[in-house]
Amino acid sequence: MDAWTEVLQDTGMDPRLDRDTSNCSIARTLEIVGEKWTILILREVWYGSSRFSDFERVLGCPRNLLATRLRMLVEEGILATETYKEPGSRSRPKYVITSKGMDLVPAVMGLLQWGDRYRADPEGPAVLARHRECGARVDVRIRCERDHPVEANDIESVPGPAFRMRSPE
Amino acid sequence: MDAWTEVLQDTGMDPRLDRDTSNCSIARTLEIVGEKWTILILREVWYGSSRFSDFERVLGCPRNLLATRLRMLVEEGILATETYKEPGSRSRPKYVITSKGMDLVPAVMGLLQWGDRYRADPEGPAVLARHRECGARVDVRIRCERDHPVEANDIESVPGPAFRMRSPE
DNA sequence: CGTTTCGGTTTACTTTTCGATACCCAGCCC
DNA sequence: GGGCTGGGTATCGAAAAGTAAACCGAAACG
Repeated sequence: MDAWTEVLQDTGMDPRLDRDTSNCSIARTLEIVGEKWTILILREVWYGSSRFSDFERVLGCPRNLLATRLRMLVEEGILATETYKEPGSRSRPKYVITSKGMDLVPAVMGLLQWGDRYRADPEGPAVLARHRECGARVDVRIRCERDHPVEANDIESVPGPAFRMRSPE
Repeated sequence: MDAWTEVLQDTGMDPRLDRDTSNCSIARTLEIVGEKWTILILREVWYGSSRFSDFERVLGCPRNLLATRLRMLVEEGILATETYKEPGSRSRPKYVITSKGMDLVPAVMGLLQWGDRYRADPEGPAVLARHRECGARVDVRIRCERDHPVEANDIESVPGPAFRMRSPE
């Protein structure tokens, strides 16, 4: 009997299939970054873009969607607006990443790494991520709190403190 | 002058903004896992679901989309079909994850980790990921090839071998 | 004072994706 | 052969995304 089946064996419900899935950190993160263009906007921020016209030019995405996504990213605290002023121009807003936004890097690195491995251009990647101090390429890895390296196969999922069953209707 | 600006300084083009973005591993990965339900289907596979009816029941997603997503995940080699047979029923297909699918774990762990940090239920996570051998919780971290721990701030992006400028029209 | 530039908003239209439901088919049971 | 079950299709309306263009306000420029 695994950690799931010992939770609720008296009812006829299956803890895996009848659990309440509304409290899921993956789904909640996807509510924010799961829309089209959002992650690509963040990619461009990491690559150095900051202005509305930068994003429009490099992404080629519709202006109305770009405005909507930027507004949402600012509302969520992933980007913040500052003002910049070029000599001879008036001051305008620019978008900079916050620490909350930087914390999305591991997730997006994971997507990058998978794409590099399975869907790469024969020539290789168009952009490389390097450790600034030593110049070596970076990747994401899974570790446990005791710092053992962990393979994906060595992970088990168990019910957590907020585990709930779905209310039956 | 950084690694970008030294690439093409003679033309009037900006290597960050006028580069060819079609060869991007992030965008390519999102073409597969960026659609609605796809990542949630994989989540359920990791949590132990394998049948069509399992996914439908726990996700509550439309059947036609579920069928489309499963077919695509199998085509892409992220899931594979096997057959199972319960006594008294005919044999039916079930979906199991491949090693290519397991390699998406770091990316999805990154989403999970961010959600746990910034959008958590006050009680905590509904599901915990643990290292099977030692029982400690797992997380994703960025390392460089020389195994230094790397903060997101310590990453720099530089043009890679397949870097190209967008062809001007 | 008129023009240009940037960072948007608004409108209008087409296309794609989503969501809900009904329907279909194969095999097992009786 | 009639009903039940599991794994899908087919269909259709609604919502979201894509496309294109016009419009706007402020500030700098001439």
